[in-house]
This record gives sequence, structure tokens and C-alpha cells, in this order.
Amino acid sequence: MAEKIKIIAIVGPTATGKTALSVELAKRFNGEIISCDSMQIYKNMDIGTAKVKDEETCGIKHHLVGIAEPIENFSCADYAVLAKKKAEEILARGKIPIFCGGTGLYLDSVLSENEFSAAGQDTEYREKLMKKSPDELYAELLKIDPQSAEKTHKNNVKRVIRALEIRYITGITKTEWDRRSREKESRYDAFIIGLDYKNRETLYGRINKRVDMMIEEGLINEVKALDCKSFRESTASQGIGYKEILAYIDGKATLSDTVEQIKKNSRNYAKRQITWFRKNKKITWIYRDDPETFGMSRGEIYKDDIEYIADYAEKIIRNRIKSEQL
RNA sequence: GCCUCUGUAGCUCAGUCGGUAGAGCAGGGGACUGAAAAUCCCCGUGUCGUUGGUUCGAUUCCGACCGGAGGCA
Repeated sequence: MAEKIKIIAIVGPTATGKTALSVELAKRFNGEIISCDSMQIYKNMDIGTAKVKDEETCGIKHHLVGIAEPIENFSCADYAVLAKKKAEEILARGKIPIFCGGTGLYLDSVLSENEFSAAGQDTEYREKLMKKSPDELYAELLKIDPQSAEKTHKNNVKRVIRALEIRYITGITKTEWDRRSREKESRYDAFIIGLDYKNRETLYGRINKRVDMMIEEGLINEVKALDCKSFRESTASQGIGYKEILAYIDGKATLSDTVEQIKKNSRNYAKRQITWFRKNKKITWIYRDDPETFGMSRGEIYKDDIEYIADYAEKIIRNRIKSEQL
């Protein structure tokens, strides 16, 4: 087997400073950044998705940001293909790919050898299924793929439909499909850093503040500029900050309620991200507000700034590289 | 100063005809390999303002006190 492709990845909940850290690490490791963010992938959605600003990139190349039309339905399968290609290109240039973003599934789609695209999708079949009740769908899945049914809750219609769809298109159950993909060893050797705060309130405070800033920066106008029928039907319009403002534009909520709603949804989203990343035992966590993360005792003075974090991250990555060579 | 109302989970409130309490929201935990910022599941102990009294037993009744709202002066 060929030598594994070495990459660095930075993950974690929203508003923890992943973007800034990725730029710092790219400087130190001669890297280029590949975003793994399901919303930054779209064009013209800059403020609400907190994309890097030009002056923040420090000349570091960023990939897979703003490459899809907001009215296009981009999916994880599309991402996996593009991201793997980008990683190859960066390596060919003698540089190191640094993945950065909060969409856990997107990163996993690169790190796993599951061929999403091989199963494909069938819109017509989906639409047919969507007319059925959750109970009917679940009963079908129970017949076709009981193991998958057992893992999926009846009310999770999206997941039930996908399991049925995989079987319908490929003739193979989702359970079997997943088993095969998990069998294959990843071609990537990733050093994954998780950024987070030990104190949930600190994280939530940052999220709340960031939402206020987005509003100040003109998020409402950004959404107004995107607003049209096809946008409203798109995946992109379901992004946090976008769906709430669309409701505000329709007069369904006051501005202050809308802002509160965006904050709440962002907080809940951060929690879901934390849950997703927690189960990944390969992640090395850096808790920005916890001195013990940096090998210090509690109460010892340390700086919670990005330079400091990057120095620390660089150190642990270099240690890891060294230990593997021995 | 007097009168009325009010003080129950982080917030808004319900309730116990006296046997220590429950909703919504917030929050917490979890699942999830082609919509993933999506989708879905689970979780409610809190000095019932404080303090005396009545009672076998008080958050529930009575008194005082301390907060809050309103009314009359």
C-alpha cells in the first residue's frame, strides 16, 4: 500500500477561531487551506457564514469557499470528490493540505473511502417516497434492511428515505454499503485538532457576539440580495442566519426576535457539532480557555490569543511527525 | 402611611380543596456515510421569598417581615 497522504485538519464548533488558526498553521507548515464547511461552499453568502476576509488570508490559498451557486443543491458527495482532488493538487505543489471547518460529515467524507457518488440519488423515487407516511416508510425499511431500521428513528424521515433509496438504486442495503466502506482503509493520515472552550458559556458568549457583528456588517442586505424563489427552495437558504432573516423579510418576526433566534440556532448548532466531534477519538482537543490544555496548572497566566494557540498546535504536530519517524 | 395583588426550575407561569410540584421556552445529553448550518431522539429536585404559628404533616391555612406591581392619600 502506498504511503498515506498526510494532512492537517482543524475542526470544532462555530466561533472558536478555526479560521484564524488554520491561517497561522498554513504559514508555519507551508500549507493551503481546504474548507470543510457546507455553507461557505456557496457564493455570495459571506457575512452569514463567516468566510475569511481577504485581508485575513495573509496570502494563504483557500479552496472550496464560494464555489457553488446558492440555488444549486450541493451535497456531501460533491464535496468529497472536489476536496480529494484539491488535496492531491496541493500535495503535487509540495505543500500540505489543511482542512478547516465545522461540517463533520464533510471531513469524514474525505477521510473515509465511502464512495457516496457510487450509490447516487434518484429524485423521482424520493418524491414518491415523500408522499408516504413515516410509518409506511419505516415499515418498508424494516422489511428491506432491519439493521438500518433499528439504527434509525422512525421520525427521521430523511434518513429512512436515504436508506430505502440506496437499496432501490444499488440493490444493496445501506447496512451492507456502510460495512464495505468502513472496511477500506483511509488513504489519509490526518492529524486532527479540535478547537473548543471548556466553558460552554464562554463559547455561547462568543457566538452571540458574532451574530450581532454579522447584523452590523449587513447580513440583512446580504440575504435580501439572495432572495428569490429558487433560493428559497435551495439547501443554502436553510443556513442559520439566512432562514431566520427570510422569515423577518416576510414580516413573520421582529428584528430583535430574529436576532435572538439566530443566536439560539447557532448555539444549538454548536452543540450538535460538539456531539459529532466528541465521538471522534482521533481528535486532539485544544480548549482555549483551559490552562491545562497547554500543560499549565490552573490559575497560571497564559494568553488566549491565536499566536499562542498556533505555537502550541505547531508544537504538538511536530512532535507527532517526529515520533512517527522514529 | 393605608389598601389590593404578587413572590413556585435560568425565564414566563400553572398547581397542590394541607400529604414537599408541572408545562412552555431556555438549557443539557445523544444519534446521524449523497439535504449535515439539515434531520431526528431522550432529559424537569426546585431552600415552592424569609420567619414564626396552627397541624401528625404546610409550598398550600394564619401572622409578621423582606422584595415586586398597582391603587388611594
